[in-house]
Amino acid sequence: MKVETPRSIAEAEAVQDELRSLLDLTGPGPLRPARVAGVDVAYDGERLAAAVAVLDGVTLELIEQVTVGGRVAFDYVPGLLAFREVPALVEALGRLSTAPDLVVCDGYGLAHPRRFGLACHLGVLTGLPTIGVGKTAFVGSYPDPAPERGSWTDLTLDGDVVGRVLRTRHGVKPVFVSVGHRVDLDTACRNVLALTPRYRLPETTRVSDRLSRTALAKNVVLD
DNA sequence: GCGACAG
DNA sequence: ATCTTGTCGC
Repeated sequence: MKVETPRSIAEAEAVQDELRSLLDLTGPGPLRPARVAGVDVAYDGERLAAAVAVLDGVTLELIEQVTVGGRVAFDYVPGLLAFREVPALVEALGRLSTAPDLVVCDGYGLAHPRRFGLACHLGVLTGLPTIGVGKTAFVGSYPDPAPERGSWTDLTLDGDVVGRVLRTRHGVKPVFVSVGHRVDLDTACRNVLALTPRYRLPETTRVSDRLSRTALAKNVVLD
């Protein structure tokens, strides 16, 4: 599957508004996924490497991986990150031998200016259940969650609860969880906690991050 | 108008 | 994202 790249910011925003109508916010989504995928993209100027790491949902061991090289086709603009990463990620996901039960994205889903962040975009294009886990604040306001692992607070935007600020490790900076496609917020957070037995970030994002950087360093084939 | 702004 | 050393703490 090839993904078209918008020529302007206005066009990109129009695409988001268009695709948003295809979003499935009907939960609950996978509570005990057998295969959980993490996706990430690493950059080096014009070059980029996208990686998909599929982990066993129970043991969190890596069971399949795919990396693809490419070139940047859309400059980074807050709110339009998906146009930078989605083409390569769709390509990488398409090369998996078996579809994952859940895809964990680096960034946001519904918690987005137009309610259509990277996780929503990737979900609609692939049809797979997706969630977004951001490392820093992007949109919305929130109270700080209690210091215990598992505690959380609502991430609110324009009067809507668009995600949760979730503490994955005691006393450590929380992560920002929001729904992507075909998964509800409760299920999304349960999965994030299952993926963080030791570190702040989900094992899926840790592994995919490492894979994408390694692929870049290996001078992957360019498109 | 000015500042903020996932990765 | 990426540029970048040492350093504090478990």
